[in-house]
Amino acid sequence: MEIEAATVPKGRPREFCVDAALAAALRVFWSKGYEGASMADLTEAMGITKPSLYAAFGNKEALFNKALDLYEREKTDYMRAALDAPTARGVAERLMYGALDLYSCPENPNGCLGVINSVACGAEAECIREAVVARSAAAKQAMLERFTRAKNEGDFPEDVDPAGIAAFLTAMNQGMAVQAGAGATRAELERLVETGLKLWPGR
Amino acid sequence: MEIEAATVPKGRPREFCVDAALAAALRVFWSKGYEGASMADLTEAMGITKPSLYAAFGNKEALFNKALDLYEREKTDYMRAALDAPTARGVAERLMYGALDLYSCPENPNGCLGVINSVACGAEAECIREAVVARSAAAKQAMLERFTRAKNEGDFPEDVDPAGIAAFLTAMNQGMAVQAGAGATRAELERLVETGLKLWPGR
DNA sequence: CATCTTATATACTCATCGGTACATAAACGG
DNA sequence: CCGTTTATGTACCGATGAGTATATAAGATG
Repeated sequence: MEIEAATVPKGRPREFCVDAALAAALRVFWSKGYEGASMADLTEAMGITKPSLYAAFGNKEALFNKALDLYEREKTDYMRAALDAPTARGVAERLMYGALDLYSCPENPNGCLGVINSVACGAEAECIREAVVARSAAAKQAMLERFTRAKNEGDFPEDVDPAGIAAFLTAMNQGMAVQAGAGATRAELERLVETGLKLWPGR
Repeated sequence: MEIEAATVPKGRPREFCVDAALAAALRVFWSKGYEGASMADLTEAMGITKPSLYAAFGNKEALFNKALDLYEREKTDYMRAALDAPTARGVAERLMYGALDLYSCPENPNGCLGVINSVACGAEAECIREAVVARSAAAKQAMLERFTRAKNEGDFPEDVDPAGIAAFLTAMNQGMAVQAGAGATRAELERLVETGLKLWPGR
């Protein structure tokens, strides 16, 4: 009974780091979208050959889904954390400034992986689109629950619609992503965020 | 000297209506995006063969640009008209409800042709993306000028930033387009619009 | 050293991409 | 009826798409 976990692998060891390769693939998908990213783009950025890619990740679709997991885990975690803010305004601030940081970080490709791949696409990428749309729907749902609670806690004026507010914040996020993808500067996005927060109800 | 214009064309007359074919092409680009729309998709929807398409429209890129012209002329004219509203709030109302109608009309594909094609894409479509981004920048610029005037006319509170407001309305439009593309219903988009207008400064 | 297992690299598959050559058909002026 | 001109349909082009067959290399185990 070996208490040592990670049983030593048999066969020839792989010569690349799976995590680093996946991170490189994420950057490609993030820059070009699922359909715009060719296997040649991916293998070049990942520094491996096609058979290695297929052996390690399955196929293009599976690779994308793993990259999407990584994106959510490392890049959009601010969203989950934002919902823990004590007030609705605090939630909005964290969401908007979190998006601002994500979309204007010079290390990252411009725009949002989710938005890029939730807009229209060819037939073969429909299932990708559906997967991405499902995740963003889940995020919106979590926001809706948080703002419904906020309203019950008297965090909003009486005439505010929590579903409308959730859709509003989602739209702000999507708008920032599109504008960032179109080349907006950080300063421009900051003015957008500040305007959005100035319009925020209450406080 | 013929006063009759439209000199009668020589050669075999074409058997399809150019305008109808272009409208069909627009629907395909609007549904699938430039890259997602294949020549096979286009010719099938247009009801013509590839040589006819190339003879009449040049190539895929030229066809897209003509479709984009048609889109602006027939579908986004509400934007130009919205800027003529007497008050800033009136402009915002016309812009948001115009977008609502466009994105939730059951006759139309879901989403916005501009947004679809301004997000990331493969290398061969870069010039398409640039063309689309340029047009949306022009639309944003026109909004900026209108809201700068509105501020000078005392149409806004003192602390409102016209550039931020223009970016805000652009983001609302883009957010509506993305959510419509992801399958949002008209009722959902209506709540978004109503929330946006409730947050609008003043009046 | 031989064997088993897994990873690598080259070279390939077939389908589809955007775009076109070519022969034919339909209109016109002569 | 003829030549000219333009449109149509079929059949094709080279390039590239995703995905794979095969042979070899690198480790562990015996």
